[in-house]
Amino acid sequence: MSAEGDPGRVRPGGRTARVRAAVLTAAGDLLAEQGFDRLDLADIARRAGVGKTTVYRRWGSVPNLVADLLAEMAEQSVPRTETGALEGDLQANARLVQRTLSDPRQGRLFTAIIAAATCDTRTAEALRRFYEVRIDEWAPCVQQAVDRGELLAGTDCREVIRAVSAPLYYRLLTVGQAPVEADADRAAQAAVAAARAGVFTTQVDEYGRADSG
Amino acid sequence: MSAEGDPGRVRPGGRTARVRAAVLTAAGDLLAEQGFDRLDLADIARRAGVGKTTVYRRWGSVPNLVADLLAEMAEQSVPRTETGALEGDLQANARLVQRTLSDPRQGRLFTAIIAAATCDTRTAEALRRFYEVRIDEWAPCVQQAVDRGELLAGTDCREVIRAVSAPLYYRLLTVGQAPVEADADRAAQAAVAAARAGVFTTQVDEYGRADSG
DNA sequence: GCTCAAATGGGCCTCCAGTTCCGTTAAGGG
DNA sequence: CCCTTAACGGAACTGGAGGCCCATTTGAGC
Repeated sequence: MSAEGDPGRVRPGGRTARVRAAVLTAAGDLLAEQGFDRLDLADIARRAGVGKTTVYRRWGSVPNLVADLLAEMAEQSVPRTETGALEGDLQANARLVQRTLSDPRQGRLFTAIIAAATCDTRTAEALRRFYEVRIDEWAPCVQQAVDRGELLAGTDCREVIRAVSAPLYYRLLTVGQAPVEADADRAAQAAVAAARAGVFTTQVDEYGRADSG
Repeated sequence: MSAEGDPGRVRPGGRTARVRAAVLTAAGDLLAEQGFDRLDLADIARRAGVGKTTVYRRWGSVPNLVADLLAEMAEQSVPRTETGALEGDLQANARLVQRTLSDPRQGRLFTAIIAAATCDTRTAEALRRFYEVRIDEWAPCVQQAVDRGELLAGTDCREVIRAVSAPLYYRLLTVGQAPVEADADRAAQAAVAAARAGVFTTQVDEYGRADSG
């Protein structure tokens, strides 16, 4: 394992940080433009104005580089709007995801990243963490709906958020078409309907363990 | 374009058919075992007991080969069970998808195929057709529910079926975890709840054009 | 069962992604 | 401001994926 994501770097300041930023930006651009399989680390180096050797030494492979890119992306938080009603919050979430996936650059980028994650365990782990962060950011709006009494106690808030994204990603990855706004609204409505019906409700026993019910 | 999927073959019988079958089988196995990116056409040829040149000549690239594999898979229909109730039918569908995705070979194979489809237009098109066939097979059970009066007229039957699969694929592709039976049941219930709430209902105007409502 | 071209397969070649080597640059501590 | 060495970058090297040539096999029509 000669290539590290970035953990034990001894000298992370100045030039090193500039190189990392330039390479990650170039990697994102090329990933979006050309897709996962046509990606060449030498191309990235050229685009970033950096020596080919540097890219190979620090990241070593495309999946490693993508994993690092994901770690970077996970740190950039998107502020979430709050409308005060479950429908509105989930619709806002759905439309945010939809706009991201249908944006030419971002949509292709996510597609390529997911493809990369299917090929490499470390990248898959980085992707899992990325979505965990995003879901944690939005789960509170479902929790608020529970607190307001809009949903049953014991509702799995994170699962509701996942239910909003699922149809949008499904459409992108299997049909190959980016979702449109109507898809987003339908996804949000479907999640609300299912949550209201108690589909995402788990019962908790006296030991605090959850069981689906 | 030297490589054709299989259209204009002049001599498709005997050896040619055997070679095609052997190569597609080997491709499926290696795709499931090693993933999309580590796939080498020479490996496939060796495994299939076929000349490397033949594979390169007839398919030319990994995406082309995957596209052909998908066309083959689309033709193999899985019989669908009918329980007479919407919940039961959708649960059967969800569990079928779930069992497929959590089967070691099939799950990895689908993952790899989807990755391949993100990298190549023709493969994406083949994948789209594959799911179209599968969805067409299951949509009638939703239509029957509409006919029985369980769901509103104007319900988009195919969209209901997609809603069942979406969470299962979403989980596999973004979290990297195969769905379990409880996920399948939840997906089916969520789709039913959303369908009952009229989320997948479209209104048709006097010109026959559909509008989401 | 004979003929002819489609289809296959072994061996050779080419080219470039990935690696190695080593001299150069510039963080970071004192 | 200077020294040490982590980090970078140019250039040359190499293994193997992908492509080509041509002899051989075999499907299909008669």
